[in-house]
Amino acid sequence: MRRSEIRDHLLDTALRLFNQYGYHATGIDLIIAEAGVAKTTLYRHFETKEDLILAALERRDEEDRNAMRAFVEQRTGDPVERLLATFDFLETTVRDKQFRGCMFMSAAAEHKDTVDPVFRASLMHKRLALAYFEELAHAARFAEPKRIAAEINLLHEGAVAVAQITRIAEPTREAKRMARQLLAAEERLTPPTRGGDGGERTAR
Amino acid sequence: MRRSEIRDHLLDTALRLFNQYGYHATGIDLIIAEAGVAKTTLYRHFETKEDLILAALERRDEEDRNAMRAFVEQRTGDPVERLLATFDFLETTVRDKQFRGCMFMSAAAEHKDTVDPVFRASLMHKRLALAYFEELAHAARFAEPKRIAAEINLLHEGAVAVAQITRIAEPTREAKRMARQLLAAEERLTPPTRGGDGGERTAR
DNA sequence: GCCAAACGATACAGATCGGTATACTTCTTC
DNA sequence: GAAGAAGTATACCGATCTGTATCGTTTGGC
Repeated sequence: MRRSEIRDHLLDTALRLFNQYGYHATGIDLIIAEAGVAKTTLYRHFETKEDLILAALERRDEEDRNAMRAFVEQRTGDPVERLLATFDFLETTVRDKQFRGCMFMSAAAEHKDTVDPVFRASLMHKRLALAYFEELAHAARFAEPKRIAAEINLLHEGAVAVAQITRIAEPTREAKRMARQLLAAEERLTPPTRGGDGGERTAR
Repeated sequence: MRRSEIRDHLLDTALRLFNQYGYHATGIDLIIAEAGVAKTTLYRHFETKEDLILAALERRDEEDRNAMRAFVEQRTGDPVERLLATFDFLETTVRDKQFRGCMFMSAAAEHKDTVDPVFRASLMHKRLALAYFEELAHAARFAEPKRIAAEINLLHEGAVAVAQITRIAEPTREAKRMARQLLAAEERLTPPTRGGDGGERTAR
């Protein structure tokens, strides 16, 4: 293993274990044992366990958001359908055998103080996710893109939370149906042109 | 303090600390220090820390569900309005200064294994909450009470999750608006009679 | 008022926690 | 190929974890 890969490997291992057991329950000794790395090495790359957690969350944040963007944008060009496609992306993540809930919500649950750096990192991730929804809602020319984004966001969080407890993927489909129903009743700034200005027809 | 009160006092203290710091981060030593009780005493009432957690969650489960029932049932007699009133109850809990997220979701986040007794206790609480929504949806004569209950439940979880991160109460109001919008489009088994068969008119 | 149960206080066990120190080896790079 | 950075392995530190043992004191029920 090349030297530059060790850091990535440590982050991968840590993320996997944090997801499986949680942050407090995952000890440094377990991480280095699973990564097959000496403790000295870990502490050469990360000053403290908290630093490791923060680096892991940063990595995961970028991965998640990039993956959602890529999934959604190759799925359809219509902004409304893109808003709905975010739930399909959610479904793929929930169907993963390793799914045990949103790692950022878990991080916030284990670090409840709002000034805790881990809490703030989770908050930042959620803000960025919300910003993406707002971007899509704006592109869809909804009259109140901020409110639409907040509603989509709330449905996402609800679907993931229910899936975390029930360990089934149905809540993500349910949330999508609810989103479609709600969006259908929403005002748009300009009525969508019939017959294609870049995307297919708006959601029914 | 009378003997029978010690157990209750320990549960209160433990719940408060679990809510403030989380389950793993709250040590036995802190609990007994805050409760002003000897370690021997705690272990006379609870065999292990896990037993204490389970007892605390059981207590909280009953408290929460009873409080919601009481709040909702004194608020209105109309079943649809009762479904919507559950969000008002949610708002009161979220507005509490001590609110740091749902204790059951946090418990499930820290005990992710589905066979873990703590996870199962959280799952059981969520099932009972869902059953109450179903009871209300049935009373409201919705054509698909199970689906309605699941939708209300998903909105609840979403509102609490967003409130946990943002630490504002607005998501509960937002979820209520979404619920009202969704319920208005739902079929009922028998159209509500105009002019009172026990409840006021159905939601607009 | 006696007795047993429950309490408080403290010390301790054994494990594990995050993190450091040391000594040796293996790369990478000039 | 020398030098220095980064790796491994291991021992260790002090703190903290859950849980137990000991022992003297308080208390409630008969």
